[in-house]
Amino acid sequence: MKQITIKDVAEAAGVSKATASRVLSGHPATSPEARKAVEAAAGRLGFRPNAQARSLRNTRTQTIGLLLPDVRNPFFGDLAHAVEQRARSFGYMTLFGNANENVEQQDEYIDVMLSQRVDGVIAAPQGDGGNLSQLLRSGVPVVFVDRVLDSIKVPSVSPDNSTGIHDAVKHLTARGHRRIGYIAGPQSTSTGRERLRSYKEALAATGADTDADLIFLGDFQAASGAEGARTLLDLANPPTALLAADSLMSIGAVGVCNERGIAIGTDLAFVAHDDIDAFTLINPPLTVIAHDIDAMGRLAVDMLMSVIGGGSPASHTIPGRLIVRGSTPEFEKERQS
Amino acid sequence: MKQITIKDVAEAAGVSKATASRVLSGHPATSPEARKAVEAAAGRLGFRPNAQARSLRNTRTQTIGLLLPDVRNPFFGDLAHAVEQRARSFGYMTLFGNANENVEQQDEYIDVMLSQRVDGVIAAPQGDGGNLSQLLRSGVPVVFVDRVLDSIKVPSVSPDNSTGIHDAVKHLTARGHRRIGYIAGPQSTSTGRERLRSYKEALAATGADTDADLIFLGDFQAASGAEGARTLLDLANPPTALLAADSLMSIGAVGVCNERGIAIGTDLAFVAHDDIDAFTLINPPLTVIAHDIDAMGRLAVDMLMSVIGGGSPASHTIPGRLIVRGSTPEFEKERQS
DNA sequence: TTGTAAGCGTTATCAG
DNA sequence: CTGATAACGCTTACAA
Repeated sequence: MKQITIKDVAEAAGVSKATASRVLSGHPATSPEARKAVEAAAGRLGFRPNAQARSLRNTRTQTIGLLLPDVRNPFFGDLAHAVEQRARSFGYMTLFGNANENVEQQDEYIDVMLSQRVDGVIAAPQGDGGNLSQLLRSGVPVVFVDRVLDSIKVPSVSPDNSTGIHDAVKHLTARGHRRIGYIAGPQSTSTGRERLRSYKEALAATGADTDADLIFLGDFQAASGAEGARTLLDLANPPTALLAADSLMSIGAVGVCNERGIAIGTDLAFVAHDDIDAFTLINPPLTVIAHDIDAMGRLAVDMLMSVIGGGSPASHTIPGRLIVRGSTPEFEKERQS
Repeated sequence: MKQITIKDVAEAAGVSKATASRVLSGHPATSPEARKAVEAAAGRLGFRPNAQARSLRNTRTQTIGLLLPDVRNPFFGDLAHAVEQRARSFGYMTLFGNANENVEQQDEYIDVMLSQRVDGVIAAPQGDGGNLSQLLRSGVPVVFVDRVLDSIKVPSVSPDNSTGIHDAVKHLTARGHRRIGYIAGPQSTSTGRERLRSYKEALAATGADTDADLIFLGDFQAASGAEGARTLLDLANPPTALLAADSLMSIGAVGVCNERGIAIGTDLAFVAHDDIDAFTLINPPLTVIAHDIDAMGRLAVDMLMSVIGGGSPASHTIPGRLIVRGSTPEFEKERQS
């Protein structure tokens, strides 16, 4: 299984390595005959340039790293898709790293990406230490997506974590809800923190109840959403509406409601995050706070390309909007308390 | 932003490149002092070996390619996760390629992977031409996953596309259904073909109706599931039960039922494919035909490692099983026809 | 145990 | 327009 090198192509075409290289990389200074001979030989032999050798010579690998916390989260699945498609359009290959909501795996992947000499990294960072700081110090272009680190100024594209939640709370209070439970994301992430802050602000602004025990701190995984729902519904004075900070926790929470025979929409209002298809299938379909994930991914790539090109793009925020569906119905039944 | 090379480390440590290299790659013939000096220098300078240069010298890149049709399909999302985690445990990085259900993109990614000199490829193939045949001829170890090409013998791990469907049809006929509509996958994939064949066999075996128009040919995407549901429900003599060949088409189909106010479970029995969380949230939760995706991913990696090691592992089939939930209830209401 | 030197496959430079 | 040659960063005989 010997590799076919440019030398083989050159010999087969009866020219030098240099000429072969020029033809294959589209250099203008080549004669038509050389071009024909080389192209024919390359095709016949099935030549593939060795990307390793090439990027050892150049300093570009035409590869970007994408560091995500969890590929199975539909939000990040969609984001991965968007980033990958956009990167492809710039001729870049995407090296995915799945940190698995785990700082050590993130560190390992940063290590590998740095070793692979990726031309840039798009990351939804966890924590702010370990290899992350090395990555930032390394000089490799970096763009943060979804999450931000306050301590570090790096161009980022993040969701607007305020408007959607304010709208949701307003929407719920307008429907008579005063006890709105919140299943929060981890406070180690900017997204988790900002959404919780917005929730608190919104409660204050609307005059809804602000008991601390209406808040459950989850970790963006389904299991914690389930635990949150159980905890909140078991309160002596339980919430009449629930708001969850991401899609997986929403799934967990809705599952618990089903288990307990609590009818969403009639017994309990529910607002989820992220507009994933499955949420429209639930009966009633879920009201959600949605962000344009595709736009986030595209923008992150565009910004990274700009950084790679020497620019320093401004950070962006992707607006969130409330999509009202059946889980937060117009008319309220009697509420106790 | 100059790269720190092994030469810098060697100089800082006061040894030769060779010694530095030996220390850094754990070669036994090194003195304790050398080891200490080199490690200290490497740490201090933040040295990262250049993977390109390394794999140009060696012939291993410690990288495998994973070629999938669609990352946003939860089935492939889970599969990607499983493969990536398993590969990681072998010290391999996974290069994802998302063909986007599109042969040209698949070809491009095969090209890139070949150029990147991946040590092996795990693929859910589309079609059987283009660069796929070049990939197979190239001698790079390949394992197919989920889908198989009859024309080519390559080790593969695929779902059992028979048992689950037979069980599902038996289950439905036992509940009185005689008109079972089927939303099939594309006949260009082995999975699509085998599942359709099993459906037909199962109908014959149970004596259910076998009208050709109970079958709709979809493409594994949500939109075609919706179209399939519309088409089948609009039949003069519509089915009383629906079976869909993957999760995305199931989502599309259930969406149509909701739109039309057709109550799943009571008006129409429904069996989906793939045991995704969201299906348990739908009311009633969906009966599904499930495969152990994690096992598929792990096994594919294990097999690929075997091929890379010179072995020729046998192909495997992952059993499918029927998980009965509320969408195929015990008691039937009156059926027309 | 250590150092020197060759070579992996490409591309860029510099003469011709 | 073409060819010889050096260089990218690393590993590994081969010598010492």
